Amino acid sequence: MANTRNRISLKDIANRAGVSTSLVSFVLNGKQKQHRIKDEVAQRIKEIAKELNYKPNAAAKSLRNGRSRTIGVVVSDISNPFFAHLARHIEASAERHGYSVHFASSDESAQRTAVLVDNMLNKGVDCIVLVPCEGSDATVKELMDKNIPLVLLDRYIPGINTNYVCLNNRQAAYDATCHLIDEGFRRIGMIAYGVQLKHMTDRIEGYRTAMTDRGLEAEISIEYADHASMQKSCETAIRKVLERNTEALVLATNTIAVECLYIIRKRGIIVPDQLGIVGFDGGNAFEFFYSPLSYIQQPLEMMAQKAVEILVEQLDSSDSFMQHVETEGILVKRSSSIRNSRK
Amino acid sequence: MANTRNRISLKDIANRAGVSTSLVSFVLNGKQKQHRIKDEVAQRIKEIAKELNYKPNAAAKSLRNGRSRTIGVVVSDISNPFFAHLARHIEASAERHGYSVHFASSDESAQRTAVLVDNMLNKGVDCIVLVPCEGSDATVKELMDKNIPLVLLDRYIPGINTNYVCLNNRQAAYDATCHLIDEGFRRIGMIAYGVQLKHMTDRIEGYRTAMTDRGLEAEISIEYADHASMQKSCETAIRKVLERNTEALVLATNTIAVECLYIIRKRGIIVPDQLGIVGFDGGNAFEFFYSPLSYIQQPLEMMAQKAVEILVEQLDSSDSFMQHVETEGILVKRSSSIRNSRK
DNA sequence: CTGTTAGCGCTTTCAC
DNA sequence: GTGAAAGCGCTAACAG
Repeated sequence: MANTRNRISLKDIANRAGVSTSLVSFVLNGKQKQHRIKDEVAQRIKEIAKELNYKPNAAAKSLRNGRSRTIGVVVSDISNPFFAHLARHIEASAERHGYSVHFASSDESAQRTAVLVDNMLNKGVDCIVLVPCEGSDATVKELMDKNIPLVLLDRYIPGINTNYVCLNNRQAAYDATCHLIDEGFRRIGMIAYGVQLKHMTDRIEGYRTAMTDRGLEAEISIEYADHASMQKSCETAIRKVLERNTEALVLATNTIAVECLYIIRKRGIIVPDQLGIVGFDGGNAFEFFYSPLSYIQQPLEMMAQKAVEILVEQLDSSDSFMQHVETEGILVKRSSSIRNSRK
Repeated sequence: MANTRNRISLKDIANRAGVSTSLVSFVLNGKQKQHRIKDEVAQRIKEIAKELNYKPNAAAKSLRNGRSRTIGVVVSDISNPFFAHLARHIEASAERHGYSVHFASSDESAQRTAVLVDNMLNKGVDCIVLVPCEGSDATVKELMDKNIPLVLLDRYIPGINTNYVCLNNRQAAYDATCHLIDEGFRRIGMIAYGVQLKHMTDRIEGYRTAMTDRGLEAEISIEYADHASMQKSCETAIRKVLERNTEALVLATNTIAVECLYIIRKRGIIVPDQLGIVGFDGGNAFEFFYSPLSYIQQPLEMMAQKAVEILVEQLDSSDSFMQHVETEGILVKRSSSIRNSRK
């Protein structure tokens, strides 16, 4: 049914107050000082506005101002706990700045990303938080060409100079790997996504560097999971890992970890004695796995805050320089990486 | 920095085509037939629009039409997997209908709910999907008074005749309880939220009815968790449960279940031999608990679809009658409810 | 100090 | 078949 809203408009207030709409607009936008409007009049306008429960029409404001105070957020999958939590923090942070948020999930598809971003722009978002996927370089460039404030989250694109907020993934993976080495593991492998996304290549590099630094270069071995066929690719990866007598694994994302945990449990592999593990991001699944997982924890709240702040700053001031934020992960030690014999 | 968009407008197309904006508007909205516009002209307009990559300005449309093709969704907490998954399905379903979605999290606060709904209306959403919390009756009524299409999700409010989509919670809890009884448990308790929300009271009632039907009325015992202090309230609940020598538990939500699983594990309680369990909603935590949890699975995708469909229908046709959808849960049997001795 | 007015981009009535 | 024009609610330049 049609939306018959009898909303109060500026005009209604102006009529009631016996002034023009401009005065009302000025007062309600806090510009009474710079327009030297009589306190008495301003007061009356405010009272009437409150009394009538005036709520500005966002569409009209948006049309007129070319700004909607809305942030578009495109993540891989809002139902993935990692992104769900990020989303929650983005929502909170945006709210604090007077912005509201549009979410959408790209499913790691560049084409979908392009469509979603386009939709959001047409809906009039002022800026975009984007978790870029493989192949979405063009979309990012387009956004930059159009001068839409943008911050990449979780990953960035090396060749393109945008704002971004992400984990210091090299360090995180380095720490995770060193931790395993410190715990006495030697044949340490990694299961990662076979994609050219920066967060992934950095995690791989961090792992490699750690192994090399510790003289375990010969033991480096990386298997790749495939987003489109998680179960199959992880099963293959784990099989190879076992054939190689790998002693421990760095699992490069929470999705990979969860998938692998199922397989590890099914196969009756004993963690950590037979296979040490460090994962990323945490979550209930990690906690309840029979040998609770050690993992790299990302400061999600801070990352969300930073992303929103960058955008808001950029929207408010015109002298926008690119900001690159790298947050540090925290290694949370549970039992999956600590051999019982060493306890 | 200011958003310098050089977007193509109807006028640009009209100029290029040498026609008026009205014709362009008609053609681009598929009304060329009813306005008997020359095919040739229509064709040219369409081509130019495509060539110029015309994208209508949503704010202008919204202002003019009073409709934004946007759905507002207020859930308890988008970072809760249950709502995150619902959100994902709502997003997908809305997209299929040409709508986009605004999410927000109420934290089960009636006041926040009121504010969020208000914000959304001011942002111009056409309709609302609401997971109502305790005390948000007034907000719901207001929405109805304003004639905003509304569907309550997950829970409904008994005294108020709105659209709603939720699980047949009585049946679900009934099934869960009967399953435990069938497995030989007798002293079966429940841990629920101490709130007057329909999904909760129904689950409690389903449990009660099952116990009564099976002649176990004397064994009925319900403990209450408190949303604001989950750990403490669940610890108290579990303590009481143990004191009472309860043999099995129906845990009324996934949040309650996760919290209780931590406590159960910490206390070294043996599931299912010492304590049988059935939960709600599933999730990775349930799967990885040392004795994987049996649970009632909700058809989230269908629920999301239904909610969106109801709204879209209601938005399109003016003859709107209330729709009440109750979906059936599925009892997924794992090991937490099946005594080893009976295996 | 305050009011008038134009116009953001779009739809739609009415006139030709 | 097509175009002119009003107006959705708001802002801001300009005039007084």
